[in-house]
Amino acid sequence: MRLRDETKEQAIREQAMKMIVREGFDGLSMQKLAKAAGVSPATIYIYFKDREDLIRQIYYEEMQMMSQETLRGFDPAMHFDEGLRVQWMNRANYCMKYPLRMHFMEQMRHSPFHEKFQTDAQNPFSVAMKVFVMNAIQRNELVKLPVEVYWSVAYAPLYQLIKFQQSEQGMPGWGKFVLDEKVLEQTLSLVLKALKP
Amino acid sequence: MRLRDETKEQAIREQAMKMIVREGFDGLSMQKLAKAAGVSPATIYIYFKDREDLIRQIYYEEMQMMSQETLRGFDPAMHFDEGLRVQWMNRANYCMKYPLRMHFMEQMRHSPFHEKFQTDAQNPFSVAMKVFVMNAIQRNELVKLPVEVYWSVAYAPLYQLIKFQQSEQGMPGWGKFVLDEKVLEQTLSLVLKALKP
DNA sequence: CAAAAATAAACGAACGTTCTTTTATTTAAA
DNA sequence: TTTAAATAAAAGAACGTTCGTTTATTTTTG
Repeated sequence: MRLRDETKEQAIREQAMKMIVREGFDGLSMQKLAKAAGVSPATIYIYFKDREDLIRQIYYEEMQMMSQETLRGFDPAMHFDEGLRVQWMNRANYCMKYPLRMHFMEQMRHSPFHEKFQTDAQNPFSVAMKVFVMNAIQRNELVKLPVEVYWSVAYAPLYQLIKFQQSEQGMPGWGKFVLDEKVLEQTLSLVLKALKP
Repeated sequence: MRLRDETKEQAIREQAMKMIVREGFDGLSMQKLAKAAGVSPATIYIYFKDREDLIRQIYYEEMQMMSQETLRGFDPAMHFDEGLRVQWMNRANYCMKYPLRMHFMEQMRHSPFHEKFQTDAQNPFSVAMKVFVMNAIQRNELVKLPVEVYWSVAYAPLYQLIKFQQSEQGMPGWGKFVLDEKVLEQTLSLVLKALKP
């Protein structure tokens, strides 16, 4: 029996992300993907049931990787300031390290696939976040508010900064924008100011 | 000479947005669109040069409408608190009134089309925003910071709230989320707290 | 009746997927 | 140790369908 060449699967995943980021879901065709990955179209169907399964599998794996990196060095029992900072820096680092993956996820999150591929609420990431927020509120390190409000104030600004950085230009007419340590710290401190009692 | 039936063009635009919102750019085919709009495929090409032009035109028109609604009752000379509140409420109202349009724009903004269809920095909206921010900083009603940081803290949380609302469910595992006046005010006050000196 | 709007039908190209064949590797009888 | 059966990976070519777009024609109306 012939063994699977795992580099082929990885090439398929990588090229698929590239195509989606560059041309959108429109631009992802199985035949073009096969060519880009240096593989026969039929080979893709050994690893993935169909086109949607391909997208779904990549999404789930990337989701898991990102969650894992986001939780690195994080403990739900942490003081709110510290916990939020750890998560910000983890996310920012991940984005700098893997811009393609981040870009892919960003596009995923705002497509109809996102609702189609709902993740369950029992995954480690959701659980950790839930505990973290409840702890912080109980200890009076965080103002009491609905999770959605918390999430919107705590992380949406970060993702917007990352989007500015990705697009290689910030607001139209204000010149180039670079997301460096200083800007990150500045924004985080504003967010903390908003959320702390 | 026969006159154009403007309802046809409107039907095409409307159905195109619906298809894109429901199935993504993948799901927008000219033949399906023609059928949905009750029109012949060839008719679409009377109003739009090609598929990309169709998307571009819809995008530009929606962009313009949204900008216009966002600036309703707004004056760049306003006090920062008031100006920001007006914009928040305008955006929120627009989203409640036209969820389809908002959803379409949200999807647009995070697709490769967004970078392809760059808008110029001289449009009334960008200009008004620029003046507003510079005024507020000069009057010491707003902390001094890069525009991108301002934008991220001031509006990203609002758009995230709207996204939660659109998805008909907030964070996984926390029950349903509704974006009402109270939540909006609460979040806005947090944002103001962050941005005011 | 002139002219533009609107259509039905059709074009070649590209789509997702599958069918058939070949290739590589393991297994085990000789 | 040799060799051939067995099996899954991988490939290439092709399937029928749908794609975006155009052409030829009809319909509508100033």
